[in-house]
Amino acid sequence: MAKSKEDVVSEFRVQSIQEAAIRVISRKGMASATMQEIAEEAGIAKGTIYLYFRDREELVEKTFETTIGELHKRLDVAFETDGTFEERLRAIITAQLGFFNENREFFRLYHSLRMPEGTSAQQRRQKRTCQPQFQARVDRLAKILKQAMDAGEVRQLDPKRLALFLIEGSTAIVLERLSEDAPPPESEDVELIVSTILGGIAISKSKRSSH
Amino acid sequence: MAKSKEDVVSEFRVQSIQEAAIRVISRKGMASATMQEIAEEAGIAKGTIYLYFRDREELVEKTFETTIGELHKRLDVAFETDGTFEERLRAIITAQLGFFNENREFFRLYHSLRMPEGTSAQQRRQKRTCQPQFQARVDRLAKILKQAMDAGEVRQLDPKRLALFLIEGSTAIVLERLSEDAPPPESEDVELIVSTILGGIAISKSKRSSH
DNA sequence: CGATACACTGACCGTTCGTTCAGCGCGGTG
DNA sequence: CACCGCGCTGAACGAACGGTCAGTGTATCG
Repeated sequence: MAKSKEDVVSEFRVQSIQEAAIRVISRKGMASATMQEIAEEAGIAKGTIYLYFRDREELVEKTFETTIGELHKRLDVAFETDGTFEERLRAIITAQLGFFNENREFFRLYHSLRMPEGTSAQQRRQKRTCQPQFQARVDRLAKILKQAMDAGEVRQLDPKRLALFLIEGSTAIVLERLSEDAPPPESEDVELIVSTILGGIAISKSKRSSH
Repeated sequence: MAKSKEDVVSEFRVQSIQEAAIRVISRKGMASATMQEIAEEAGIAKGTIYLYFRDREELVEKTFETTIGELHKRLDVAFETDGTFEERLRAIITAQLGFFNENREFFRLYHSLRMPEGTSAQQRRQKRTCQPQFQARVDRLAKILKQAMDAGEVRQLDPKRLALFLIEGSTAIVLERLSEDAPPPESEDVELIVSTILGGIAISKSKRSSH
């Protein structure tokens, strides 16, 4: 059965509410984004939101999952590119920078959900739904790193720590890019990250000396 | 003039309120930490807090500045150690890991203030007081990196981006350590970070091949 | 065209939280 | 001992917010 007219309208509403939520959270921050303002941003009444989402928590949660799903789709492609470890790493970093560049307003929501808030019951709920998304990202990168270690392409180090270091380090650069009026081309920052993580920043003594 | 008795009592109150604030924020998160609970944690009445802090914002702000001051004191020492760039870098990373290890509960507050919240007026106020603290840390590290670049010890890269990458990457590892029951010794993680940033993770082809 | 269904509205409710302030108890003073 | 000053208290207040629901407007159908 094709989508009925109601479904189309409903999907449109859900989508525009989620987009409004992302914009408001981006402006005011997670804690100060009110249902009233999200409704105004979406051009509807507050009550209408509750026809599509049970409560505020569900709105935030679903919005997060919908958008982070986009990131994961891109990463899927990057993870499955054949080629050297370096090429795959470059593809992964490029996917991340590209995603946040096109979804700059989502960044605030993403950042807020890193550490759960509220009563311990709420914290547990948030952990169940949002943390797995972060974990999945870290674990997949860690797996790639582990493979490269076993293949002798990369030094033996704790893969999880390395993945965290890389992801959060990149995130910091994304954040810097977002705050700049005229950031350098994306590829330049990708190169900085990839070359730093692969080769380090030190100039080896043999190269440094005139010899 | 020596400290009067009143001053001593007053300082004690201020300090214990700030410590209570850090503990409650650590448990509940910034947005859900109430004045009531902070007062209970400090063993005083809610109204008493207002004898020492104008309002909630000032409490948070002063608490942040007092504690981050501790970190900066340690970094001062690390920045001024003589020796090679590698030694100074190691001292800086060690100082950061050590600080957050001894102030684990402060981490939540630190993280929350990275991105300002609330109305644009509140955001401007937070930016004026908290962001300079982050900026200062980034800029100082960037300066060290620049020096090393000019000295030919380090490749020419954007120092600010490198500093951000390094600081946030380390922060991710701090966060991981805080969530672990039995984290590895601090020195191990310091080594991971320093060796990765200096030499990278790749095993160079000449070393890898049997040749 | 009148009846029915239903998405939508926004005033309203209960709750929570920051902030205030009248009053309390206690240590010091004459 | 009576009085006073003052640090402290916590009930009370108002603002703000999430969530509700009786009512309204409109599209659809007989």
